Amino acid sequence: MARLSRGFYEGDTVEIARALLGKFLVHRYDGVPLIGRITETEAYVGRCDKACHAYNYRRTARTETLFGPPGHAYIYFIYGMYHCLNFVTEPEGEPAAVLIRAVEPVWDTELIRRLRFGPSSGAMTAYQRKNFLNGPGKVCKGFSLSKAEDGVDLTGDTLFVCDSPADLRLSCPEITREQILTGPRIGVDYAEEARDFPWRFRLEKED
DNA sequence: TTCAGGATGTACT
DNA sequence: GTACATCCTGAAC
Repeated sequence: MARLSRGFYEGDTVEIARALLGKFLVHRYDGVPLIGRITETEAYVGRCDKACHAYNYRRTARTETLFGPPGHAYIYFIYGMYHCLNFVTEPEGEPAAVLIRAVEPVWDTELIRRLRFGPSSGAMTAYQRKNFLNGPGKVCKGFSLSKAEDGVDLTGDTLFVCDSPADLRLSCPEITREQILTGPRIGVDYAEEARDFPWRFRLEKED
């Protein structure tokens, strides 16, 4: 599977957040590839964004990964029980990242379901379908991502993004501007003027 | 169907 | 001590 190269992550964070929509997130979990199509992202830019953990270049143990080279995973712990997955962007020294807010399960759906909801048998319930991976904490739960994966290199073999997981004969359909909904980010009301930045991107539901 | 409230630990003041 | 890039539960409609 041809994964996105380091160069992809080096550019403008807002552009990258848009460009990631429709691509496939892959985590090799215990030898099994867990794959999901990215449907919602948010951009965070330390240089100018009060909602970013590393706003104004504030550097702490937690945000260290954000200052490193692009193309690495930044995973942090929040609200005492959840993790959030981000991809570090922009050149080393510029703390910025794209938060992965939602994903559609592609493979191995049953395994992701067990990781997400615990042992469950039978058909998916309506509740499970609706609340599968539609939030950053849920994405990490379903893909088994935690602090252990913080800092992982996205050009490596365990965690990466690709345009088309060829093994599954899937390709990334061309995403048009019209399919992308843009709006303010979630849960950043405290961030003064940055609360209104239109840095949240999601794909229209197809159904 | 929507909504309020609680869970829970770490980072930072 | 407070706030947090969240999610789940249960009550009321």
